[in-house]
Amino acid sequence: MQSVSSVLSDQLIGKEVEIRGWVYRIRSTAKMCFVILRDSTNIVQCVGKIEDLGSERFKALSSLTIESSLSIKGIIRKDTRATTGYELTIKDFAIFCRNENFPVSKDISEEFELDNRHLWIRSREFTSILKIRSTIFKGFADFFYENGYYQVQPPMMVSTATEGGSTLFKVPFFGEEAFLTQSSQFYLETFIYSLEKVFTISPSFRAEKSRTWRHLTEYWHAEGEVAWIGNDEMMKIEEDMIHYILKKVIDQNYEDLQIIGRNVEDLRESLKPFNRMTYAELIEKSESLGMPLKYGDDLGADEERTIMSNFKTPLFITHFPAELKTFYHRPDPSNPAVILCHDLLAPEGYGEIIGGGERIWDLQELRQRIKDNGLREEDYYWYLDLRRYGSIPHSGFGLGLDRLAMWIMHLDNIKKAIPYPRTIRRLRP
RNA sequence: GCCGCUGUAGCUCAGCUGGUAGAGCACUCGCCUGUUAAGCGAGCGGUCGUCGGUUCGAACCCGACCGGCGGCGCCA
Repeated sequence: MQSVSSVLSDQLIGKEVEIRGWVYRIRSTAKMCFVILRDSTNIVQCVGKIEDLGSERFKALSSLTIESSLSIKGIIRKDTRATTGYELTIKDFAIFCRNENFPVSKDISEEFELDNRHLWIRSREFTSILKIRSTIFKGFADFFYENGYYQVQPPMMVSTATEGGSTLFKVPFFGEEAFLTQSSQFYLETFIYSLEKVFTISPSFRAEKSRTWRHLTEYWHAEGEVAWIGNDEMMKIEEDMIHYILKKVIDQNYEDLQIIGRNVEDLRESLKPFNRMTYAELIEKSESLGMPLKYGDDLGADEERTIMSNFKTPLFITHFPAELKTFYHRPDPSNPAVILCHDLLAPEGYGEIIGGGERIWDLQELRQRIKDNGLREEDYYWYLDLRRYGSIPHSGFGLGLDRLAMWIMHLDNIKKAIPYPRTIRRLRP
């Protein structure tokens, strides 16, 4: 048994091959039928002739329907009339499942596509999306493995919020109330005292009633935490990591990028060094970037989109005012009104994909910030312990892998970047 | 949480300021000597999201509810 892509080869011309898969398209005339067979690797046109198969077998083959499953034995040939350049003349075949009616057809709405994701996944476009996603996830892990990091597994069920309680999912927990994690950052910080350089890829959950093109209720959060480094070094690592992932995708999924219509040259622009700008510089330039802002304004979706339409490569924005960021970020010792943090905004209007920076590592400073934010120290006892015992400078980041995937594939909605999106209005399939 | 849009056949949609529903695709059956999500002919297929109201009469008007999509805030 061979894969479809492996039989599309000059070496096999005139040879008998056997492939199996699903009917991608089927067309028939009185004496011949064309079955375009799909497997995970590619599609190939197979031609069945009544003179080779006999009328009974020919009828069984030519009456197959879309997404029926079968195996085919035949001779491979070069043929420019076939979509992928080669054609298989069918000598024999075996049907596994003949479908009555496959629900997904050429005219489907986005709603129908979402209701039938379990079937839509088979489409050529979504197969490519899944392949690219796979490369992105592997690329993220490989980059960190190759640079001496350890992968760790934080808990998904937690007892406290990371940044505020309103957006947590509640889960019954043996008479107690547990929550689904919305970020693994605090747990990641615990691991650096053992392993120093760690990363994780795990889901995060946000019960925000968001309805936007770039929010999910359950999303894949790639997080890293690194001992002994500051904000600038953290950004350099992230830039190298994004470059690494982009190179892998362009190298390994070039065909898939073509299938989904991604302009690869535009994507290559982001292999160049990323731009960096402080928040204050951004405010100063905001007028000329088409989005007048005043100091203290947060960046919303419109602002990010407008700003990033000016850039072809990602942009780091650093040194946000302290009041715009959560309590654990470290204020700049030379100017405590701003913090040593960064957001990474993706180009082509995509906006924020990473948030990161230095963490406060002084115990008293952290306690003060917890108090200032109206939070309770006892909820963070173990997080404070990290500052009590052998505290060190460190930095980290969180990357939305689905957002990264959406940008890399130039999709217009994050729901197209994940196989089974979870949103306020969608829990199935 | 706020704002907007939407629900008619398996799918995509049409249906005129109210008169008991139609097309294309899919599927089934024919026909066709090379098709490119082919072509031709026939057939199958709908409590018009649900409930209530107005009316002689409702897919259409009114109300409530349910489902979905888009946008904002929040963030990754």
